[in-house]
Amino acid sequence: MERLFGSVTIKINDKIFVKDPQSSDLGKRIIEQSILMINDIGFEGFTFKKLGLQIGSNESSIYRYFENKHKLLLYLTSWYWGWLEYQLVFATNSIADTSEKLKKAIEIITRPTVQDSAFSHINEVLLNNIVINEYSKSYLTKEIDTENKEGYFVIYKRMIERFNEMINAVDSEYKYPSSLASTILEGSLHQYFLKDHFPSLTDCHEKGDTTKYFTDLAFHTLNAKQNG
Amino acid sequence: MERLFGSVTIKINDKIFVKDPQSSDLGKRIIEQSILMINDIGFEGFTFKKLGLQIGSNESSIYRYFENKHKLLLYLTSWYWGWLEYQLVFATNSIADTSEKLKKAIEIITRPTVQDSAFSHINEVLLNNIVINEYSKSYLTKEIDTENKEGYFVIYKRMIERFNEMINAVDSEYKYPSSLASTILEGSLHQYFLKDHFPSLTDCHEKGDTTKYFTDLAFHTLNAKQNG
DNA sequence: TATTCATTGATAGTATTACTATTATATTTG
DNA sequence: CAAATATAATAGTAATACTATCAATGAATA
Repeated sequence: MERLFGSVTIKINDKIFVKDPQSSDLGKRIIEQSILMINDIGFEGFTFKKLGLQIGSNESSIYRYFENKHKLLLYLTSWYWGWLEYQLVFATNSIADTSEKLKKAIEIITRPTVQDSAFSHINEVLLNNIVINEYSKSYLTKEIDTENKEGYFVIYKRMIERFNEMINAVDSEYKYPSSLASTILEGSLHQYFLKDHFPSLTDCHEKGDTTKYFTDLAFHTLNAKQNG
Repeated sequence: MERLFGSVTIKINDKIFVKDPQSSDLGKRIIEQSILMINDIGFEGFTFKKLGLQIGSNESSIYRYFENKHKLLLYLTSWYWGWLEYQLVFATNSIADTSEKLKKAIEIITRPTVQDSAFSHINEVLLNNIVINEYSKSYLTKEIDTENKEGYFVIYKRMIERFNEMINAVDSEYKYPSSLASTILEGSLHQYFLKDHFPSLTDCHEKGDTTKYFTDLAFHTLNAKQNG
């Protein structure tokens, strides 16, 4: 149980921020509005100066919360993974049957995001969009190894580790559970991206298709092993 | 045959460059050295000024070949996909059996890159590294849709389309051939990235593992369909 | 042979970005 | 009320991502 609900309040590594944005009104406005703005103009076009203008605050005040926009992106995406991890744990916790559990997990991970009213200043739908379009930029950097050591990606890694365990529970003989877990998580984001920008490269056009595709992929692979 | 060998000389969309870098000595040095430099310091740290310094040329001269570093990245990655497409077509062309053909295709796409002496000024191994670490930055932009219309991603899309057809030939009933094709291509790059930076998230640590993993995934999924 | 033409190099200049530093002002708390 | 804290305002800096102009060179051509 100790790891269960590990991120309910969605606790984010202290090192990512200078001052906790949850601790003040300005901090919450920074989070709320940065989501809208990054979603709108993209991470490259986004600057603290523009954000300050939008929230009627000053650039220098935003720097008191985050060292730079890269750290802010790490904060937002960590929050997203923590939130998704909570959905995953909550929805699968009571399921005893390992196959049913995995099926549910794949559904949670690959379904389109729906708004969660529990966190009023965060728009999860737009945040999911940001994760689709910007997440890989947060780790495809030359600083990845030091930042990883600092623990900036723990929630993401823990999420995949949980998923990995569920795959393992279904078929302990399967040789690639971690790869399958990371492929489904990353692949799901990618299929949503393709749907919007390179539609000829995906078959997941209708709601539910991405879930069906990955469920099919996982269970044929795992069942085949069990039968073989 | 018309599309076969479509990219042997590795022809890249004219709109990506101002002046064809293949047409001059300086152009080739720009390509050669930019590969070394981006691999070394990363795309974010890379500038035309630094490149000019390294090749003993001037920043302004490089701008006569490429509008900006984003276009240069598009050029390099397009070249890579064209080169890989050539490998794919060449290696699978003579195979009649559809399953054997697909197996070979997965191998070509997921295996580690080896140096090709046919293109002396291009280091394919480093270029593959650049594709792993930087490719997604070339399309995760706000300009994606206009750039896609301009045809900046045709080689990449054609590559996946060929792969898609091979999957289809093995199992025409399978509902997600394009998704499977794009998942394997993108997923393979991702597994190589994980191996180096988040090793706990992958099982592909030894040479050949990535190929085995995706071959297993594809054939269990497709065979299951055929038997079901 | 002289010219002109294309390529490259050198220099300067601009707007923007990504900050840092300092000081002022407002608000909260002891 | 004093002190501490948070935020705002302003200024300044180095680097980036260019654009523009002009000079030097060398090759092709009249």
